Amino acid sequence: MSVATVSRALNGSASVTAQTRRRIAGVAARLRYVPHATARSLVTRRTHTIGALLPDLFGEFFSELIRGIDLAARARGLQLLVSSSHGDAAEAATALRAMQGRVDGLLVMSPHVDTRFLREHLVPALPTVLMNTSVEKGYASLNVDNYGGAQAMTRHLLELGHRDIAFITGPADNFDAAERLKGFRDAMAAPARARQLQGDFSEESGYRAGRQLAAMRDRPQAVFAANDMMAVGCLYALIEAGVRVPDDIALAGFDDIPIARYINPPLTTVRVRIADLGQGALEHLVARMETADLPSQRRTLACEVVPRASSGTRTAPPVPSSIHHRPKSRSHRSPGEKQ
Amino acid sequence: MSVATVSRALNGSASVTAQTRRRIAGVAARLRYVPHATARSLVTRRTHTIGALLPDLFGEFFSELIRGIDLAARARGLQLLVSSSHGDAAEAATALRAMQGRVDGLLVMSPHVDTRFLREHLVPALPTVLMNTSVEKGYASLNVDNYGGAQAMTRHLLELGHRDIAFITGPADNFDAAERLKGFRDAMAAPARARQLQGDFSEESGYRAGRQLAAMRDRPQAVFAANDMMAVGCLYALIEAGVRVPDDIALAGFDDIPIARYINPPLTTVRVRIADLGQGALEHLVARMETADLPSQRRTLACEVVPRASSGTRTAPPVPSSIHHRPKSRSHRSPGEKQ
DNA sequence: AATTCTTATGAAAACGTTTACATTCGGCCG
DNA sequence: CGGCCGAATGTAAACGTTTTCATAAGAATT
Repeated sequence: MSVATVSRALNGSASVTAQTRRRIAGVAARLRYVPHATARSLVTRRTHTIGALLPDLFGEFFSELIRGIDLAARARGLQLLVSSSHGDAAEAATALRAMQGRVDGLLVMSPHVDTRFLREHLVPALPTVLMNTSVEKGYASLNVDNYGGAQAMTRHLLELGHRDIAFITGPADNFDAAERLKGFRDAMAAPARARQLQGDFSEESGYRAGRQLAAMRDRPQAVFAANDMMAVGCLYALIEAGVRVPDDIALAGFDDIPIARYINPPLTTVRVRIADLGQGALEHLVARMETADLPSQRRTLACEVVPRASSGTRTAPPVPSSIHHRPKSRSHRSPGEKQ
Repeated sequence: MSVATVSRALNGSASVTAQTRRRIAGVAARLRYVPHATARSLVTRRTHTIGALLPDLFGEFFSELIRGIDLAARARGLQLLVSSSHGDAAEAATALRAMQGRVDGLLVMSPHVDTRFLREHLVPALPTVLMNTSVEKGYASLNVDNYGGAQAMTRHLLELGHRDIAFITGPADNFDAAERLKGFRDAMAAPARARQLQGDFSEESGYRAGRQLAAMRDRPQAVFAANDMMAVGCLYALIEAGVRVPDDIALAGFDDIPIARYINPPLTTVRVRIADLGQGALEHLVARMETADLPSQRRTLACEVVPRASSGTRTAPPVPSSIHHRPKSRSHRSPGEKQ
């Protein structure tokens, strides 16, 4: 048997006698032969691997994101090379270079990425999909609809009758934060009164905002925090000050982190289907990998308002009777747990 | 310039004139030249990549684990190929094969992995470190000290004066669950009374156990759930039934998931430094990669009891004044947040 | 029975590096 | 001034596949 025949037999493709094929398969199994992926890649110019460049790996968000990516990748027989924790643009560039030639496509999410950075460090031949970045054009991207989500939540609060709403902002230079603020502003109609408190996405900044709110003489009727962690901090400040939620003031957040439904009162928030974001981004990427010169497309992932008790909605009763009706969460498990 | 000289210049190693080196570096930069990693791997037989085979990617646990691995890998200039979501042994085997030849070393954590599986699907030449598996010998491994942690927590409850303690078990076939149960049993001394309630790590099973406890006439003084999610479910059942925690019954969990400190009362639990687990496993792996034929070593990662209000400890006051004194958590952030 | 066609297999080039070995060249020593 | 040595560079083999092209052997056609 020549190597050529073996190659053909193992790849199943070409014309090989059933007998030969069986014989080769038998020998291969007996020898525990596994084709050398690297050598194969060298000649086929495909690695069957996609790279994911992430800013970080902290917390539920990235866990869900990777899960979505991995799920979609596995379904297509693709391997996943992850790289994260790059604190600055230089590190991101290094990570990018290291992936060069190892991957068939790239998923990029990073606060350090802008158009110039990409032009400089990305070879144009490598299919790439950006996730949640502010890069304007020329690149394919998939973004969370921060704007739409914030708008929807604001409308939800307005519909509940609140007219005077405060918004706790995220960090000034943050893309998501900016979009959420814009959504809030644009949804606030003429008769309503919008205010802003500065935050930075941290729980502590939410706590500070909550203290400010509690101290106000003309307190707003509702407060909408740009993310859940600030909402949590704010809630504690309000409780501490004896301001009741939602009776004295309604509260809403953004992200639907797991603890959102566990705090008391459960937090009204905007749910982002993060796994879908990863999955969608990967599928988008695969499409670009298969069809060269696909026009770069910008897509957006919808999010949804999840009304809970903190906004005063009269939907489900609070904890505990509701806990068994919420979507089954596998989020917090011990390591080895099986299905 | 011949390719050989270029190779030498770029790898910095051999004897190349400073002038030539500069010239080559200049041209390479101008051409945006990046060496083809695959070709390089083919000849050097090193991929500078390590593979991580995980059972799943749900939740905080795996997020932290990957983070730890990634951190350590980055520090050594290694890439990280992750593979997860394999529901059964066959899928795990496929994933393992796919990594063959792509990685210099392997980190394996999977409920489907046993000694036989490994012997069958793992080439002995590939350095491997197992994480949290029950595999007995012949392989290097790093395990969480479930046994010690459970023992420590049980002692903590005993020290608080509780003599009659119930344990909510995890799934019967789960390795972590079994170890935790054993730790509990062994720590319960003669005069104390130990009971067991069946659980399966799910919140719902904890809830059921809580209802049972609430209905008992000779209720135990404390209950120790094999993981935090069951503790949470149990807590809600107790609250619902009007049983006060910790006044009527003390409660403890295991894992220290993020919500543990947010529920009311904050949950006493056992903290596992998951990122350290990943980091330690990778370092262990690197050691094995560098030194061939290192004797396979089994190591264990300590965990610590985190006393909070649910066990009745008089340490920190409950929420909210404590929230700013706890270790800084970056766990729940919006995606793009920067430092 | 000779020619052509088909089909299965083999031979060899190619992928882009690294590296052992060969070559060249200048300078130093005798 | 010639041979030798060392440093710098070039040549070519090797890594393990895939794939193109050639070849061999039957089968089918005439």
